[in-house]
Amino acid sequence: MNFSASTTHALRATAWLAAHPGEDAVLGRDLARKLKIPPDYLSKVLATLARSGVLHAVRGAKGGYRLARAPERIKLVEVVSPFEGKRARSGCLLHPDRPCRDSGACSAHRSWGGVNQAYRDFLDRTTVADIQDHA
Amino acid sequence: MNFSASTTHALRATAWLAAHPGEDAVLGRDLARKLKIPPDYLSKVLATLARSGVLHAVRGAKGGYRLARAPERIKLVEVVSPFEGKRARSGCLLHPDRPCRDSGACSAHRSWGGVNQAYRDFLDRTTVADIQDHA
DNA sequence: GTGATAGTGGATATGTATATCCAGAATCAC
DNA sequence: GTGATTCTGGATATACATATCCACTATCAC
Repeated sequence: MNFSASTTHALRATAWLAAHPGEDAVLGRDLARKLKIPPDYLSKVLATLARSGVLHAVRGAKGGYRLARAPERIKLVEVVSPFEGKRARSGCLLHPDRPCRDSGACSAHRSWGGVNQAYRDFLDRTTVADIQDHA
Repeated sequence: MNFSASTTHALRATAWLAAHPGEDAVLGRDLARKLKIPPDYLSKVLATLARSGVLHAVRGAKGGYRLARAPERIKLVEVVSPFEGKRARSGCLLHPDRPCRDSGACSAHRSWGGVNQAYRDFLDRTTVADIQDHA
């Protein structure tokens, strides 16, 4: 029920950017210092977010990172899925690797499915604007 | 939203034992063959479950594993926590390492807390009898 | 164009979960 | 007690996530 380190870094970075909507882009190393994340590791995370269209990366002098859209228009699922892709799968309790054939087998399937649905709904309905952090 | 491999093995093993309430104990290697889990790895998982009181292990000839109690009386949280202990922590979205100070900071805290609560409730209210699997 | 700046990407180290191997201890059947 | 059986536990190997290092490319200021 926790996210991986990469995913948490991604959430914290976007949350910080949402809370600091300045004109110019924010340096990767500044972001790393603010969030106390290893700079070289965070840069990989930020690059991934840029590739998937969550961030806009500007190279060269005066460069840095910016949110690609207004924070209200970026769902958490977009931030999370590039990193949790393989872990947050279908969701059968006893056989996470194969699609769940709902019928029978596991009488707890329905309640477990409910937990999973609550999780997916959260990621789909919450935006970066909802988690902005001024820390 | 998935469990680790070890946790899934533990769930499947107890689910199988619940569905096959024979008189004698079940061999670790038989369990491994039925569930298609590497035998030497499963043995570590079963040993952990025995140490934490979920299983009863019998050594020597005619030995094997048995559920320590009736499956209705074993909550999933008992099966899961020896393996997810360090991952399933407090649950602040942006700072999983420290206890969440609920107040402010993250406006999505409440809905995320709801997801976490649903997860904990599931583990606390579902028993091994609810997930028994004859596969 | 030149030089400084900042993101990109490859190579590499470290840590943890997963998986395997094997010797030892406990137990039962005889 | 002897021998076969089964769990136990240490040592080791593999895979992947995490973290670091550094050369390269793109961009801006001048």
